[in-house]
Amino acid sequence: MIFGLQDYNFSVLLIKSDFPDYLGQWSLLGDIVEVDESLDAAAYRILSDRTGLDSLYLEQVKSFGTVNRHPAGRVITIAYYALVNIDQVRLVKDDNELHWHQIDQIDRLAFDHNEILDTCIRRLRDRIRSEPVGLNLLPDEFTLRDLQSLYETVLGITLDRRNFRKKFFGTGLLIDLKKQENNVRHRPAKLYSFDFEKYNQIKEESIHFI
Amino acid sequence: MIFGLQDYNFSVLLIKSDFPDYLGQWSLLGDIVEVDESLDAAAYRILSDRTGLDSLYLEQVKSFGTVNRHPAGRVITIAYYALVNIDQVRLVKDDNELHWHQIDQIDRLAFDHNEILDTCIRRLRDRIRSEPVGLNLLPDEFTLRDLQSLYETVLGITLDRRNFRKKFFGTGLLIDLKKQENNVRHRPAKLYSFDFEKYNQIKEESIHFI
DNA sequence: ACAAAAGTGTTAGATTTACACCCATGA
DNA sequence: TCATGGGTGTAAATCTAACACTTTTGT
Repeated sequence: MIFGLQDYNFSVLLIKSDFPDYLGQWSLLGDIVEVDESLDAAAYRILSDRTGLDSLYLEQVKSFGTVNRHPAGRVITIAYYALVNIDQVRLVKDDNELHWHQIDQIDRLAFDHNEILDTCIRRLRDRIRSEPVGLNLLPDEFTLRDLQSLYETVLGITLDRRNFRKKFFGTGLLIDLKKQENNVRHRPAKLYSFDFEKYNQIKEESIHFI
Repeated sequence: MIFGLQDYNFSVLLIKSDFPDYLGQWSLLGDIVEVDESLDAAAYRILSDRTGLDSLYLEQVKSFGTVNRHPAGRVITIAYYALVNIDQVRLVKDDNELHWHQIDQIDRLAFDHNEILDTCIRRLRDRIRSEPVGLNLLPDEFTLRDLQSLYETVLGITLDRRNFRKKFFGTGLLIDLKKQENNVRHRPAKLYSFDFEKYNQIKEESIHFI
């Protein structure tokens, strides 16, 4: 599962199934794990094949293994999600077979992929509150508006702007880049980056980001 | 992974490995998933074979699939943990091949089982704070001392008694059974049960138990 | 000058933490 | 009567939530 933010909307990359029983339905990306390849390596390979990116945030979520979930026979799927900065993605098959879809507009997917998607979303929502994984969805330099919007769209909630800023600055993990965005037709926002180095030193302290 | 409380200590059931490379070392319980059996069904089967119990709390945690983790060849392990009330367990092989071990006294396990164990413990510690899964480790009727001790031993922390009671009563999910323990050489504690029915109605509200 | 989003503090309420004494039972 | 753990309340500190006006830019 490849998640990204497309125009401030929480989205996932889907591909049209070429499997006869589900022809033309949207499905998640996947492939078979090779015998001489670890699960993580397979996940990175599949991701890289599809997006051209190779250093990404990946988390294994769950294995799905009911007996008749795939019409071709017994298939066990080990689900991972990746968080990507959508601007850096070059879709390898960028005809209409491979598309970003907004999470809240997804209807029926092929196979048991709705269940897998829901499970991954729940995991991400959990994770994003206590670890700074959401930053993988943004460029390295971002505004506080970007950051707040990320949490709002992924969690499907709205946040108070002043409280959000206070809380996030309170972590001491934002680096003021002394730069501003430009070409916006309103007061330009300051740009920040996230201090991953400092975070790695203090991450045992159970931080809450929102 | 089968977790239980043995004399108020957080423990896990281990078996002596009969695999040549790890002969005599302790390892986690496992078995092969049959082709016509779901992952969950396999987990329940293995558990029931070992403990004689069949209605238990089980959670899938993670799949482990590095290439050379098992000397016999490519093996992918899908880890689950179960929480059992140790008093109800009848060990099927209760010679010295199958034993409860206190978590904090476990040394080196066979295969990559230390890593699997650590991952499961982390998951359980996370889960237990926001869902009432810990109650599966206790008998149906318990004292507040039992309950506090459960959280303390699983999380490896100490808690203030008055605050713990206040917090837990605050959930409104404890049923006063109007009974007391007996044959203790101090003031007997009241017995409670957990209101799972009520919990299921309100579980969306994101409760924190400690 | 106007429209749009950026930036900024204070206060009330809720939650969390720290802490000490009397009570009921069995030995 | 003694030892052991059960049961109980309050106050300070911290955290969370609610809320409105001025600033800076492009058009």
